[in-house]
Amino acid sequence: MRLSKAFGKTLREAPSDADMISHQLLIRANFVRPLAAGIYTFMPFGYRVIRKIWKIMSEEMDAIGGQEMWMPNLHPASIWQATGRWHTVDVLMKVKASGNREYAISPTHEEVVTDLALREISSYRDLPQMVYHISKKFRDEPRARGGLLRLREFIMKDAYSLDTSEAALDEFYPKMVQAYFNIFNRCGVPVIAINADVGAMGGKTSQEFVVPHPQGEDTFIACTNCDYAANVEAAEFVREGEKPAELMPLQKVATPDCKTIADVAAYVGVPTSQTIKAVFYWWTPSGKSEKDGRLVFGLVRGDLEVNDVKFINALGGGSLRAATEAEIQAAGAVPGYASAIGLDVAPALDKPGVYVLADTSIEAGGNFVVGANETGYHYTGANYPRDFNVSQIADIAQADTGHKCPHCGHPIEARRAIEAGHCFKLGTRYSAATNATYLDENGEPQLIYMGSYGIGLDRLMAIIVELHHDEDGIIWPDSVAPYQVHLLHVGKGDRARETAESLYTSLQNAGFEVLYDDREASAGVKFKDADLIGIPWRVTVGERGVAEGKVEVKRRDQKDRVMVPLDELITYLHTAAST
RNA sequence: CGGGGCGUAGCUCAGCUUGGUAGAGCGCUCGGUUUGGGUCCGAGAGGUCGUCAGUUCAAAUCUGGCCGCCCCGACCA
Repeated sequence: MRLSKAFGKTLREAPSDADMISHQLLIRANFVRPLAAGIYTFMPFGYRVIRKIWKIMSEEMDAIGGQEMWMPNLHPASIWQATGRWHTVDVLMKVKASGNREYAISPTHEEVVTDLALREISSYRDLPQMVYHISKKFRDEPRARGGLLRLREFIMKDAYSLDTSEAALDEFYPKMVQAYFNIFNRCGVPVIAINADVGAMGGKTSQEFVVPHPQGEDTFIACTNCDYAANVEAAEFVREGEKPAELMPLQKVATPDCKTIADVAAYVGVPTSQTIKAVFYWWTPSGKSEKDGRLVFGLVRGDLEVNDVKFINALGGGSLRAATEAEIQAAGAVPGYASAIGLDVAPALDKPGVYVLADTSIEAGGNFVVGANETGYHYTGANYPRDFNVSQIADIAQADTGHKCPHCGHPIEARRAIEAGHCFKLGTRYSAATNATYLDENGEPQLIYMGSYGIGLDRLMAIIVELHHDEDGIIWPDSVAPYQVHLLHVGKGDRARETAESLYTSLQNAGFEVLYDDREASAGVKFKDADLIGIPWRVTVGERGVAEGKVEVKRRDQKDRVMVPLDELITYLHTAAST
């Protein structure tokens, strides 16, 4: 490609609203252009990178038996209604067409694969299968952000496995995980695989592939000693603290103007870990409307926080919002001074009373300070189960820096990260909803076991730039660089230009992808652009070198420059590129 | 959806407090100059100041609504 003919140009300054380095550099270097929030055009350079990533993904998927295909983006509402996700996936884009037809614009493709499985898979002889495609996805994100990090329209590689049984799925799954590591490694992106919450995808278990990054939107927990790592929504930790040998009597004390845990602990003179915090949610079961929900009273030790996702999972799904003051009072509790003492505790979710969901931490410690359900008063010496009852005890507290690892007991820490990919063991979540079955060896219908595995290509491209750049610009790893060689000529005379012209042809004939800066611009401009665009090899043709029959070769990621005889250039690049 | 910031030339921004003929740098066009790290000089083109309404003799500037964009939070295969 001749730079003089390229569509678009590099920018000296990035748009002021580009916050992340990858966003700034990809715009400045002419790889992408914004159309609207979360919607970008891939310029020719950017599209070449996407194609490189695409090829790597195809190779790794094919290597484990994947078959590449291409599924539609416009989905009839019926397939989303069949799995129940028409109303539950709130980022689902919907369009109305003439007549009364409604469509979803695909945010993901479980529904289409399930529909295909229903039609194409009839016997155990048809299984296992793994299909994948790379295509656009559309999500009505409430907030696009971080340039290419969270988009409303994006490119995803999504793969789907179909198996006869859970055991078969368990056997296949590690191959996919390994393929994911291969993809990320080949793209120059070291990832950490962590256990995660399955979220709206449903299913059993999932693993997230994350890249630690201060501007990431994910928080995950990593042990400082062993290899334990998990998304904060799934991370476990040790609840430190022992039940006291001697239980104090329950005693009501005045605690004027103590509405927060910190106030109460300071006033009474105990650590926050010797208090119990009360939180109130209005919980709506999945598939129900809000009026069919109920109040859920959460209890967690005062030094900990409730994690909403863990809370929902403990209740078996659904959604949460903060309860109103009126709803709290209707349950007989007093906001700011609430506890489970004296409440009519419901024994189960379908029974009347106040449903109290407590974290396991209420058993780690004792002689707690808790609310007295009376303004201005708390109890001291509260102990479970002597003084109050709960409906359910579960892991609902958020792990954080300083807590102890559930595996080895060493300290864990919370870190921010960008999610680069996700693997889900869906199990029969979708096949059961649509009755996608096959006939086994005995002629009995059995549900198909599914898995789904996604990586965002545009997000990956942004991550690559986040990890591979310096103050001058992008430093593309060879595997995904838009071109391999950035050829340019400097100097006044014709010889450098003529030599560069002939090199442009011979390098391409030798199989190299060449970006040729043939502009009549000053050396400084050309070097700055070369650094900004970030192609691995730079070949500079200058008058002085040409006089000696040599050109200068420099790697974008290294300082040193080498003068290489013209007739050895192709051999030199071939040799260097293969080592 | 809550909090904060912003919207003036293709890009970065000044002008707004105190209303009175719309500016600079970069980029672009033309001429010259320079030629190994965003040369320098000169001449140009380019803007209904996001939008709608209000106040006023007069609005980029003051007031209100709407739209758009960015960040934090909520949310998030």
